[in-house]
Amino acid sequence: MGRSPCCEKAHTNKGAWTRDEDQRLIDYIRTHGEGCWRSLPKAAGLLRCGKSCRLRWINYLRPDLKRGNFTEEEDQLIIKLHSLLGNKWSLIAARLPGRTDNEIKNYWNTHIKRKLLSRGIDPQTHRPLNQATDTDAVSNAPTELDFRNVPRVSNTKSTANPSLDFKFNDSQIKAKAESLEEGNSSSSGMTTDEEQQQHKDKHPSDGQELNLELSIGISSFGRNNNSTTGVSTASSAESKPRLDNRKFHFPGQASICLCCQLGFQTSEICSNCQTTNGFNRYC
DNA sequence: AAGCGAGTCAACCGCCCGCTC
DNA sequence: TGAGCGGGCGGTTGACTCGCT
Repeated sequence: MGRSPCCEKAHTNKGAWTRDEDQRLIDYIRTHGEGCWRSLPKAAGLLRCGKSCRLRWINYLRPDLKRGNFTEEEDQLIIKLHSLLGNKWSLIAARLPGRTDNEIKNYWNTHIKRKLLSRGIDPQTHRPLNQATDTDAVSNAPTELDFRNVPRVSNTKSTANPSLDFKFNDSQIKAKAESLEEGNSSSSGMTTDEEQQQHKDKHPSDGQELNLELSIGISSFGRNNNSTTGVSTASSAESKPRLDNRKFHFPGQASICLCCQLGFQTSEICSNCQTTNGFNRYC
């Protein structure tokens, strides 16, 4: 059918972003919110491709980003999630507030891969290297969700855990949507930390257990305004679990800090709200 | 001080999917 | 029903930094 290019490449800048471009993008999104990325560059006076603007915003300028080194806890979480999800960086990022898929992907490729290899673990299969050729290894990995229930058109380029191509089944999505509707933060209405602590209390020997109740969007952040339950996102997840909790500010909607919305803040003053770029936080 | 290789990460590319008309 | 569009994702690239020789 042929597609028009996402932008007029002849008149767009490439490469590193300048401070002026950053500021223009920030100013525009601050005023208008995220929206039509294709038209954004022109409206914001940027000679950039819409996709490039989106990437720059998501990966670098977003105010809720957590900069700095990954903690050991984050390391472990990434490893666990990767063992279950494979190279689904966006899904993994959805469980690490303030981290982007790109950041996690880079971190995986530069740090964790080597770390696992040095421990004699195959980073793709998460099995000892001498067993890494066992193709059944991954499909036997424990999961809380039965990803195999509903087949999904797999991304053929995704090589990590092909057997883990997955999709949430309807009941899982509905359950998540309902929980979001009730608590609108975490499934139980308490913070994730509290949930994890409670889980630890209940299952003290359950350190390996991973709560894979992946966040399926945030109701007030979702693309579809006519839902307050997150079902809009979940409904799209009926075919693919796009966990788009990165959308956090839309015109005409209440602006809410993502981490606070998720209950990830650890104190009264949310650390994510302490911006380093002078950007106005949402809570 | 200079050269070189390895490591890091921002940015780009191409493909895919959902939605709309 | 299917073409087209917009947005998102994973893989890859290349510029930059750092440490070693």
